[in-house]
Amino acid sequence: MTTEHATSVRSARRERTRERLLDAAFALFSEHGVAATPIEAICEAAGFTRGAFYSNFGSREELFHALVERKARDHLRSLEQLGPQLAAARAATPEGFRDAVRQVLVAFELDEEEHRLWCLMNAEFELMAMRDPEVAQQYVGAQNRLRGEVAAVIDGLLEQFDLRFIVDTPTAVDLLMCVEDAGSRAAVLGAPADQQAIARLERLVDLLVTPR
Amino acid sequence: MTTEHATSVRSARRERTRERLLDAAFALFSEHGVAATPIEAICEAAGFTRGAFYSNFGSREELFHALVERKARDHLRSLEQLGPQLAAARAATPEGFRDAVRQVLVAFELDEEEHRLWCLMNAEFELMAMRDPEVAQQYVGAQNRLRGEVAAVIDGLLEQFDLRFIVDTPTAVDLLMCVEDAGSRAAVLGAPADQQAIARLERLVDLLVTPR
DNA sequence: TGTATCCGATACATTTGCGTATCGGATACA
DNA sequence: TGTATCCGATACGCAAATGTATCGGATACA
Repeated sequence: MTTEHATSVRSARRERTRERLLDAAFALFSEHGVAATPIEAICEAAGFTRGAFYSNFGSREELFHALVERKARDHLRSLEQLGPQLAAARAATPEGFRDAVRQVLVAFELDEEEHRLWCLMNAEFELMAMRDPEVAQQYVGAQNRLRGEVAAVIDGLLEQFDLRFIVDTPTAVDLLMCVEDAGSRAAVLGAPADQQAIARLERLVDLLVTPR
Repeated sequence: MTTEHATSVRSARRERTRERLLDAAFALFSEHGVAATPIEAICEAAGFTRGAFYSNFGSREELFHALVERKARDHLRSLEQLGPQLAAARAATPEGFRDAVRQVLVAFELDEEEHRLWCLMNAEFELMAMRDPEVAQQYVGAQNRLRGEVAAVIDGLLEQFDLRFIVDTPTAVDLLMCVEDAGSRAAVLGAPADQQAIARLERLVDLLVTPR
């Protein structure tokens, strides 16, 4: 009965400080970068001192990995929950389909600011991955799992809307995801192209999809 | 007669050490990140001491901006030169067109390693831009100039190959560029998807283009 | 309630990087 | 060739982060 989730059985106290540190780190890493965030800043933001940090994590990198894994879990989970919801929510029109697809791609964070932070984290994660093969493995792994899940959900959507892709599904999903990514980044850049990016994505959806 | 290019008249000596510092910084910034690269490391790699650095630049950021501007100039220049070349080089077939487009998008760096470094720099530049509105302005400015030039060259190609886009040119170019970007990043990630990325891009070209 | 254990706080030593002030050799110019 | 200027090297002080060793209060459990 005392068994918690997968994390080995630790006191609730410890678990809470871990979470707080992760939350603080998320905000700071996003805003200022992983390497550029002093460990002490994380602790301060979380209401602790460095003692707490070193008692919970061995290094900044270790914390970062924990953070990334937590995010990945959350992302996948909400994506799984999203599938069923979309069926009911949207009208069976082409516009409805485009909306649904966009929601799948943006995935879970509908909160503006949270999404911004996540984009930043992700961009830095990718950058770290591009520099370090070990990180790369982790990154593309997560990316592929995500891609798979998105493909599954979109497949479901296609069926519900009685549509099909005019190219193979993996290619279509890859195209959609990378265009959506570019759009998100543009939005974070404060681009006036924000609207354009959405239009672009919808253009692409139209191009890729045809009635069965 | 003593007037050099646009850069105010400085001794050749000074100009050379500036260049060397920029070159060294490019390699180190790419590999390890801007903030994570100690100024002394740059100087050492260039064969100088910190004295030389502070005599030429006021800060790491200043050097970074100089570096980015130099790269942007080079990029635009080789793109302008590329236009005419492509006409002659490629056969007037659909495959020829796809090749030409890919070459325009990859632009100038055909050297593998150099391209990798440039991708890394660019990714970090974008990340900095996402965090700082001031940098963002510079980034999207450069990006737009590039976009414009690419659009011009591709327009030329379309005419030569007697083709047209089935969507408006800006949208098409945006799509192509962001897909190409994603492909480059995937390649840097050491993804086995490298080949897939190229195929994806060609798929997209085929989708976007139709005979006049 | 007493006691052992856990866990975060505190204090300290060390490292690393920064920016400046100054020096001395090289270069330009008469 | 002599002299003024330029420019990179050297040396110094300072500030910021790091990791560890130790302490003390809280919590769990009998």
